Amino acid sequence: MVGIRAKQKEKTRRALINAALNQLSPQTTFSSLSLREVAREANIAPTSFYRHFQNMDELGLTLVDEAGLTLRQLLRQSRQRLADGGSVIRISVEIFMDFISQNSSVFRLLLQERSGTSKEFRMAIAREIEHFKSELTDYLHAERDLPEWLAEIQADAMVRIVFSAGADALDLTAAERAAIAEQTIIQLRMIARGSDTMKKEDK
Amino acid sequence: MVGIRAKQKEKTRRALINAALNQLSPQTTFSSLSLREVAREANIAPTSFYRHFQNMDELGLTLVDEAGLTLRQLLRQSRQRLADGGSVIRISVEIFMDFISQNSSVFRLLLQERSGTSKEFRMAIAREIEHFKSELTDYLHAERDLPEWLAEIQADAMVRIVFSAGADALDLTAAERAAIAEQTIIQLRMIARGSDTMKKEDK
DNA sequence: AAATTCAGCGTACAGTTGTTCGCTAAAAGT
DNA sequence: ACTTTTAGCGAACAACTGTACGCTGAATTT
Repeated sequence: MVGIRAKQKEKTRRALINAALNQLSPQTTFSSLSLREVAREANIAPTSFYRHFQNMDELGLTLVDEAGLTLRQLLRQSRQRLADGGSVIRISVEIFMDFISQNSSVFRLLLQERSGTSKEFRMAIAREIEHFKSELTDYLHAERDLPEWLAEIQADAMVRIVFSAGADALDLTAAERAAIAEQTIIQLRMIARGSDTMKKEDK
Repeated sequence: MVGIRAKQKEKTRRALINAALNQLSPQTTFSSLSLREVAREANIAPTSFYRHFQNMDELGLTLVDEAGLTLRQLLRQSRQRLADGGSVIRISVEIFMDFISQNSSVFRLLLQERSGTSKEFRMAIAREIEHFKSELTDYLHAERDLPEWLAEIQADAMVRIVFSAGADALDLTAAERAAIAEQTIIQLRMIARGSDTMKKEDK
């Protein structure tokens, strides 16, 4: 039996998390967010914050974890749609763009704190991106029959392009986002082509 | 004749600029920098700050301009070394990596404020990167004989890769930086190859 | 039924922030 | 020689920050 007490605690914990997420915007970084602001938005006394997190940093790391979780969902979603057939690259890019427009706050957090002040943050985010990259590497190695070193380099390039394009797409309208998506697709194909010729030469 | 007064003013203005730059580090964002901290570091009363800049934002934009200037120097430097012959890609990447290790503070500023809270900052930085990109586009169009649309997309991809790799390289040792440089070179060649096959198909 | 735990609160404090205002002394202009 | 300009200063302000402390009342345990 989950006590009514524990349930309530979890509830205001979520309130804090959501309060933080809601405040994130093009005009507000997570690191520019104060404990008091977050507590206010969550309808809680500033001092009560400490019942749930030691620090703002701890809250932030929780958010990064959430972001990672969402990214994994993204991957699962891709794999499923891929099974139905279609261009791998197009589907992946479209799903990614959908993700950032639906989870813009979380994605913004990742982008901002990737070059932020906390080493712990940066490392946590690097880990999430690394995970992303290694899944892609495996795919290229297994499905596309690339030697591992090439697969890794190609995956790295692709992830860099996609995240960078995502960053630019973040604050744009749906139409502009679609345009960036198209360009990104071409760029990824460019990379795939180049990688392919390299593979042939290597043999 | 430049009055001794104007000269002194310029001097403390530089002191402010340098104070800001010196404070930037992996642990300190520009936007986390307070007017008073900067004034303190520059050995100036907080209130005197306003004799030189209206805002911290105005100081920041000045720094971005400086960064842009340094980037242009970089481009000129590349062109010169290119005239001496050698791999375009290798030379460009190596010069870029040199740049970020010698101007790490400025580059960090660009990276951080690119996804920061001030629209004006973001736009100023986007402009600098755009400039970079368009130079590369022209080169690819003229020298490599690519159709303009392809040149632009390829340039965009390359700039994304290079800046992203630069961001990762920022806090690494010289050896690690060299490793990233090598990988980046391969990735850029990959893109160039892919772009080439696309050009041939297009004809 | 009594004792314990604990999420949430209000008060309080010291520290930092951006900015206003009026002053000074030296340089520049006349 | 005079007046004007102006870079730099110190004091003062209200606003905000993070956090320590002790209390309360309800949920939980005994």
